Amino acid sequence: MLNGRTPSVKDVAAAAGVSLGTVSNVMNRPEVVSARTRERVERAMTELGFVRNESARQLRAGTSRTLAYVMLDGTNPFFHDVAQGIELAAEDADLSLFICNSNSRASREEVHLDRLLQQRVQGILITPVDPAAPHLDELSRRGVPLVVVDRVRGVDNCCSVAVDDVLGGRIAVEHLAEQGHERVAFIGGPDSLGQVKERLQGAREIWSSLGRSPDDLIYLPTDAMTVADGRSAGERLAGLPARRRPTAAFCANDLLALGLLQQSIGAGLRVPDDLAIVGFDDIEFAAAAAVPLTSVRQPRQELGRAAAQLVLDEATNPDHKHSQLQFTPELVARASTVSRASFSGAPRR
Amino acid sequence: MLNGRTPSVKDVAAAAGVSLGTVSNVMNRPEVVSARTRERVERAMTELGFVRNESARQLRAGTSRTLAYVMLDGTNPFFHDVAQGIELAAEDADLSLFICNSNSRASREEVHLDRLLQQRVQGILITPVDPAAPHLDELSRRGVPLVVVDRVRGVDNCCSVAVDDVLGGRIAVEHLAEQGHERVAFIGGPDSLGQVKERLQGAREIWSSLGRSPDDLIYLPTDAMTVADGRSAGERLAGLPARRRPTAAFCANDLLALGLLQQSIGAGLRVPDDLAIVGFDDIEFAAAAAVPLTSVRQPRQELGRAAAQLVLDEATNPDHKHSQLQFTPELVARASTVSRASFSGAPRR
DNA sequence: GTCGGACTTTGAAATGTTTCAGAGAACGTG
DNA sequence: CACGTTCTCTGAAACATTTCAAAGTCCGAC
Repeated sequence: MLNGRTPSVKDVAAAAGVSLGTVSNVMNRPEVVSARTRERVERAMTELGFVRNESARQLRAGTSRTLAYVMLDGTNPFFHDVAQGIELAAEDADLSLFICNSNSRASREEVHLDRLLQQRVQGILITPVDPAAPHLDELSRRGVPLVVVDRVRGVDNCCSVAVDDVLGGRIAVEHLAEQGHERVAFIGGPDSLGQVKERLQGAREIWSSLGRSPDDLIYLPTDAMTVADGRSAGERLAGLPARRRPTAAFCANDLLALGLLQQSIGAGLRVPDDLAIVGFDDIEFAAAAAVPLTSVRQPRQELGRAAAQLVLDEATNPDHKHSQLQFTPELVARASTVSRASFSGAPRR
Repeated sequence: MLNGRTPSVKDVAAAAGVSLGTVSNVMNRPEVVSARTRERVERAMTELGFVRNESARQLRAGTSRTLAYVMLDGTNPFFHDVAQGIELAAEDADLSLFICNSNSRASREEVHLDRLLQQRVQGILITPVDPAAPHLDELSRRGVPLVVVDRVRGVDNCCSVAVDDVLGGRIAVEHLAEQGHERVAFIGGPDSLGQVKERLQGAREIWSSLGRSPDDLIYLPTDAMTVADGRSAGERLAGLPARRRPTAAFCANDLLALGLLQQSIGAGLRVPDDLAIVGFDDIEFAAAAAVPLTSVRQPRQELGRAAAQLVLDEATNPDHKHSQLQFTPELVARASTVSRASFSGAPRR
């Protein structure tokens, strides 16, 4: 009867001697069907190896069971931690998570979004290449629940979850100042990135409020935020005349910091004695570096989890209000800024 | 007419003054429709903001446009590189990639597979928790194209793509022997893992073929393959009596090696002079470590790409033959085994 | 004019679910 | 025994697309 096809509800119904509707009820509202028939239907299902066709389900029911996250950069573990947080929340809500990666290319991002629209996913979480991109407005206009993660949009026509980057910049530089550094580099770029801009702004604010001269906070721009960029920033740092050379660097993310760390040690500098380094994000590998990295910690999983909850609220709650969640970053001091001698106690985690 | 609904083919047809079938043709076989109507239909589509409903398409057409990868451990960048390779191949074939993460838990793996079955994905790539698990056979029996990545199944009822782990173990230990080490540790576990078993086997083979005593190749088992396990292995290493203490360690993956490296440096050892370290996988962070890590390189992206091609072949080619692809690993020597003095030339890549 | 062929377009069937109004059955109550 | 309730189950409609046989239309050739 089946001749090779994968069995459908109809086949199960026939095998169990009941109607289509009953089989559907067994799957969706088991409480309305009597124990005896339910059992019969269930036996038929396993005997036939029935697997519900999700496309048909979705088509009829009009609602999909998946969320999607479009991440910005698959090579940065930070985003995987965020994804992990989203996945946990999705699991709780019994949804699947579709993970895409735009690799910082706007065109890939658009392709992914288009496909997700076609799939009619329940909601989209995204760390966009450009938070101001018009295709994001397009999504809101279409009514797709949308949450921007780790960025903020100028407009407030969608939810967002981020960290207070200005504050992050402040605490990083404040920490360096406390350690007695009088000349500090800020490494990051391109400065079109909101995050870079804000972290730098925070750094400048605290620096001047401590009465230091702006000339002693040196901005070393990078093309991107990868390990390689960190390494090349290190070379530029080493090339500065000794008088101008900073004794500490604040990197806009951990990848940069790790690259800088590697380059510096390779060049024979002692970290933190010759050069202290602070990163941002506190990814797993920050603590695992040979000189464990001081970093500004973002609650990575929490970010993802909160974003997922917002998107679910927008998807299910008819009087959802857009909100812009902001988490507070936290300094995690480790050996890359605090020399062994003066180190008191274990690093905070 | 639309009153809020998202527009369907029917609406487009009405707006363009043509029939349903014609709109479908415009999307699927544009060559059969005249330029004039095609243009009219296309204009109607953009005006209405039409987005094709993938569920309905799939239901009717019977074929999905997505591949899936179930990765083993989201915290290991290795798997993300594999995923990246798969994604590239999928992109070429104009397919989407669904990424799932089992986090080394068999139960999560089963949940994911079940969902993917429901979605009727075109094919599944997986790095399984247990390559012998019966639910994998189940998939083959159902006729879902399946490729096992970075593992091999005992049975050859599906394709697999992996690296010659025995050879990997040989070249790692051969390299250490060449550097003059006479007592070497192998760190990895649990040894129920095929990979651990084979890498250790390779290590032992070459060691004895060099005429060394088995007693001088010390197996330090770990519970898992994380950075933390590497660190604790370092502590155990340091605890050995000086006579028995190895001068070099071969770790079954880079995460272990990184943990060991960190612990060793923290304990005041010089790497490679007091302890040389070789990892496995050659993840991005291996090269970026403060003491760049010598590692056995797997062609990570290639692995993914090849796996994707196999699964596509199985999905589309009626006389597909299962094959077990095996790549050849390659040693990348860096500073963690070759001290600066004796280092000649740039590291091979 | 009419015929044949090439090119376009149409309309209905089919895909595998869910939903829902209503049909039956079973049962206690008056 | 008629009636209302409660509990199960049924069958048809609906979802948005693709497919395909068949119907139209156009055009040049005879």
